[in-house]
Amino acid sequence: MTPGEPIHAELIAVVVAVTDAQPRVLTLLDGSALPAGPLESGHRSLQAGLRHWVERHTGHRLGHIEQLYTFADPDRSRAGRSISICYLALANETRTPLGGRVSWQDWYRFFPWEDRRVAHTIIETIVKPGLSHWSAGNPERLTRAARLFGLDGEDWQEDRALARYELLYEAGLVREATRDGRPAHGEFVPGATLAADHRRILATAISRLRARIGYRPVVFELMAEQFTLLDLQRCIEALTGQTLHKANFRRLIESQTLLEDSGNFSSGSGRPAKLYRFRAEVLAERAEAGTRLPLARP
Amino acid sequence: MTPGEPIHAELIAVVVAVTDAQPRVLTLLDGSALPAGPLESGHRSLQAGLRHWVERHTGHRLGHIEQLYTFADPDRSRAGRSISICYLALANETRTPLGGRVSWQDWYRFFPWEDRRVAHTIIETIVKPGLSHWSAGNPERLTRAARLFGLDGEDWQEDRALARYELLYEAGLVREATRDGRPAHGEFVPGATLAADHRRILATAISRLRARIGYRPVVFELMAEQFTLLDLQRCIEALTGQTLHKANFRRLIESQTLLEDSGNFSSGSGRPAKLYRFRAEVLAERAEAGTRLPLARP
DNA sequence: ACAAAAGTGTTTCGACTACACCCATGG
DNA sequence: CCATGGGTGTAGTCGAAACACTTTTGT
Repeated sequence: MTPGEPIHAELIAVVVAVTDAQPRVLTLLDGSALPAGPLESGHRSLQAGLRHWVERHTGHRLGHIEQLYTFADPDRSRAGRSISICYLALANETRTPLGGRVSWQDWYRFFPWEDRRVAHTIIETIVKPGLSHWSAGNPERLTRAARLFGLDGEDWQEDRALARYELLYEAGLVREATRDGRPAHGEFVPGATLAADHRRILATAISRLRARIGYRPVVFELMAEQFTLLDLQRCIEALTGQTLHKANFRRLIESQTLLEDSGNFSSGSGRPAKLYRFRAEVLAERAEAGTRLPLARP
Repeated sequence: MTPGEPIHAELIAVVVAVTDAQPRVLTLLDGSALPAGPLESGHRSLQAGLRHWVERHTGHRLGHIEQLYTFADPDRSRAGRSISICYLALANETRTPLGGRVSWQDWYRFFPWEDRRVAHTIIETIVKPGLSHWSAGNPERLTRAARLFGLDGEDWQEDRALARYELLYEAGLVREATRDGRPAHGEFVPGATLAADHRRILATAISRLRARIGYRPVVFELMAEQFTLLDLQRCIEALTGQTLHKANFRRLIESQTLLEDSGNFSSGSGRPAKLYRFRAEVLAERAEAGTRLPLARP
């Protein structure tokens, strides 16, 4: 079947958690790469293998796991062909402490332009000029850039994070591009890099997760057992990088049958809020309608 | 990195076309399995390799290609571990003739219950009793079955084809289940089988494609260069297995900027219809808003 | 004339938005 | 008291869904 060339196969995990209204991703201790491991035998499925492997190396129990993508391009390997099967996994950061070989990193450290909750000027001052230079005289490139980065009144689609990263790569505006031998077209866009194509894999995970939120209640994997509506809102805002409309968000959530009242109340600054939990049926069946998002006006 | 065990890697392709308002899938000549081939070296990417391989073996030019899923469960292999990387590809059946080693099969031959354009009794007379028997006394199973198969007034979600197949498998109502050693719970549900887990892979493809249609214009890969609005409607109906509301469908399509008038008209029975084509920009950028579907009343 | 399909008008209904406002607690 | 966050009411807008109806061809 396969030719004589050797085949390497590895698993790469993008493990995501949200704490303090900030999405985090699990990396090696120095934050330079995603955790990866060999494809082990003896597990019923890849999922099970991955779950076991991550839990053993991090002391974390994982929630939802889904396959992201399989890369098998020859230029990824040192010799022969190397296959990387990538997974997205959701965890609750606070639940358990970490082992010593990995750490949590704010995912916007790698994609500052994806966080639109805070006003920043990256897109205006760096991305836009860089892309302009790259598209010089090419209207196709220009409209593509405008659409992806919401430039000429186009609106921002949060789930196109991967396409945005790929555009920056193509335009030579991220370090990985020149590392791979592409010409630069301006100042590099700020943002930490990762080993090999791990930043691209992380962008894939972000896109996937942001798209999922829109039509499936995946968030609960990331929440504590009980939470206020604002906690939930902050969590979704963290993932999508967008601010939501509070009043409408509450109504939207309450109109769905996702949550149930726990009877408890939160303490802290401001009026105490009801604490909710996800309904048991939703936890069992993740197949429900989903969570529409009421954006706040810019 | 990898342990000493040998690793097999293969590509499996689900190639889809629509002709005569019927979706078809490419199989081996006898319709018993999906086309599969070794992972060849010398291509820039898996996509490119797959495209080349399919085009060489079938004489077909492929349109859109996307990765579906990677299976690497040990029980799939004869010895060691076997990795199957599955792709979904869209083609235009009529464009070129086939080579001698493959054939087109109506995909509803494998999933008769997924075609809701025609009235049939499979769900009422076979699926429902079988699932009832399987869920006996287990309310969780019962609601799950009802939700997926639209049983107690629940509505039918066409993109959950994979979940439906998996439920039937779990309940022992498809042949593959007993082949794998599961107990049966009634008469088998009609529908041709495929080798190994290829039917499951096809179900994955159907789910993915049906979900895609909802928010991205992928259909154009399956259409001739020029077509009437009814042609387009029939194509989408074929894929989703649902009937659409004609008047609203037209308005919906026309309100988006997907199509342009070709100036030509169709002939045939009935009043001639304008022939449209997809706008060039849409062909270049498949990133648009997407196609909402106005269902017809049952 | 009739069948078959193209195409248009209009009304209803519900969802999403935005804005305004009141409530409860801690400091 | 005021800052912070919880929580409610409501009017406007937009798009989806349903129904009815006219138009143009082939037989």
